[in-house]
Amino acid sequence: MSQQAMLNQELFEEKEMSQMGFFTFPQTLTSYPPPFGCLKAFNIAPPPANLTETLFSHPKHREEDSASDFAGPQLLSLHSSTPNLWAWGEVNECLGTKKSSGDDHLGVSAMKMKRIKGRRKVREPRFCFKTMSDVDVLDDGYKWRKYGQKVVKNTQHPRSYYRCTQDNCRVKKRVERLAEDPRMVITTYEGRHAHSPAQDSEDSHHPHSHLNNFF
DNA sequence: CGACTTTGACCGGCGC
DNA sequence: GCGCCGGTCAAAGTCG
Repeated sequence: MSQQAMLNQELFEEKEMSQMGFFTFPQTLTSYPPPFGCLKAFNIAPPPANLTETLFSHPKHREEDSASDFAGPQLLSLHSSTPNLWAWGEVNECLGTKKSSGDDHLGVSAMKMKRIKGRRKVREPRFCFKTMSDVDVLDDGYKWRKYGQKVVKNTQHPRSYYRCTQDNCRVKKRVERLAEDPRMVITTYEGRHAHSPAQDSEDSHHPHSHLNNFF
């Protein structure tokens, strides 16, 4: 791909992502899968068929725009109050002025690192979805290495932290189970893969990931 | 033996 | 200033 083409692609994705900053599903989440443009922009495979909720975040939202952030455990309260009408902004609107919940989700360390690296407090794009699954780590075609696990407050299940094993790929994901319904797994991707899933797989000709089958 | 997981320590922002 | 909290680090352990 030429440099210009790559630039155009970047611009396209940027535009696309800016349009989904506050992504809303006004209808039931049987409207699965979410728009493929979004998934493409994040360079991730589509969520599994039993996905029930989808949330998006956008890197343009800064720390000061706390309303844009995803509020971990608070997800539950929103779920019970306004099902199928989720967006990052709405999450926090529903939660009122509880500002800290938003920033907490990103984590202070992450903020620090962003600030060191590039002065501007810009967040990585994030994509979050909820699935009903027995396994915590859904096979999304990429290879992940676990680098931490933490029991977060007010939750019964620990949150696991994963990093993409690919060199120069700094994509992370968090996986946690809903306290309300342990069958539900919340997976949050942060960042965009700079490579294809096939690069991680030794037998890329046989994509065994059930997620890949959605392409 | 390399890749990966586990787990306690540590860090820094935030609220009080 | 202090304690809480979420996220990350890194050494030790485990597995194939």
